[in-house]
Amino acid sequence: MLDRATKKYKDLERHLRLAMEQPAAAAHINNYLPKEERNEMDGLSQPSRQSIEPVPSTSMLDINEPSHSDDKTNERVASPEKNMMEAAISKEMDHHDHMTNIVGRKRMSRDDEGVGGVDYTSKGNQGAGAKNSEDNMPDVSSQKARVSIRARSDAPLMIDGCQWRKYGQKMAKGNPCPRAYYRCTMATGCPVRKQVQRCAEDMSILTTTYEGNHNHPLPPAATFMASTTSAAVSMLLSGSTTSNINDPSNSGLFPLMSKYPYTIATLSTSAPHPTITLDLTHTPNEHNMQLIQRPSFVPQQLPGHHHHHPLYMSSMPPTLFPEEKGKHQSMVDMVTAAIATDHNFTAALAAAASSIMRATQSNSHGGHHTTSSSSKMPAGLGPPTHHKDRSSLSTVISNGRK
DNA sequence: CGCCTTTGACCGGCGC
DNA sequence: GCGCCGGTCAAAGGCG
Repeated sequence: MLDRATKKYKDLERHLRLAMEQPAAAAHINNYLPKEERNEMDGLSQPSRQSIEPVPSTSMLDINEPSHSDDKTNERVASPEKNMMEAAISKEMDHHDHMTNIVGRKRMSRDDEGVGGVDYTSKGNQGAGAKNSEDNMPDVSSQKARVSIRARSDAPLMIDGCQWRKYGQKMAKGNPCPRAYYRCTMATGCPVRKQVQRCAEDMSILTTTYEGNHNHPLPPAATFMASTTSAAVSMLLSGSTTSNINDPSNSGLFPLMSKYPYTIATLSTSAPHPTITLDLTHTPNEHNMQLIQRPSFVPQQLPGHHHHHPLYMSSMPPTLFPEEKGKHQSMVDMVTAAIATDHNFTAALAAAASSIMRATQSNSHGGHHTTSSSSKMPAGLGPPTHHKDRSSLSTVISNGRK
């Protein structure tokens, strides 16, 4: 199985490289797949082909924008290329699901039951005591990897393509602000959870921590984000402590980091849960603003306004673009635009594939992260989240670009 | 009526 | 064994 998986990964990598050299080819990436593989992928994916359809969601990492739901309509008028790319991404997701199925099949967690005949098992949410000796895999699953995102936001929740349901709230020790617990409700049995808490020291900072893998397709933007975070997590879980985001050889693994000079990733392997923290709060000056308005990798001639990078934008306070609200197109479009011209996206895809491979091998999870889209103000998340992990960093990687 | 939040109870891990 | 603490459950109620 591993050999096959490895082979597939190699193939995928090859195709991605092709696509990278020839952007137009990216749109037809599906056609590059060996027939055998194509069929296989078709066979193993979800019962419905819904993954081809872009999730009519909003953006994923739009931490500060309260909502984009107002322009959902735009998302349906996708160009053929866009759909193709999304299809490719979805296929990748399907592949991921398949891979995790293979590993996780033998042991189904409670949360995975009842998913209409499809085994979406994602190993992530096995109970703490779950053992996977049957799989002869390293028991990394006992370490539930988490991805934490810090961003300035007035909103109580970050907005992403996912739907979340609150299932608890607790006062955390050492922080006057309560911590809210959410679970993903985009698909029945999705094991992904997240915690939201404000930072005690700076109430304007919202920390969102994700755990687990989605058992359903994500919006493309979410996929992009996930490629970075899951790559980071898998690196963390693989025990690497020497990798640096600054290392050019890692640019494919950390597309997000390499794009965002102010993003700092912190890996904490202490603690029950290894956690990577993406700090998007360092966007203080006007220099950043310029970057935001014109990310170098977003085609400036794009018909459409939104010259914000989806991810970078996430760290922007909503007040920064008051005039943008109306014409704001979906993150999907922006990402698609970025994809069209940014070859690094393919690197991101490769990174995602890589992390999938590793996650599969180690029977662990990367997290996907998107933000939440709760309609109401949670009662008091007012108070900040204290980042206790900070005191126990074992590794800190940051791209000191400036 | 379905889906959501709220909130106290409950549970398991961990340190003493 | 006990208490603390983080995390989850589930009953009750709100809302569209």
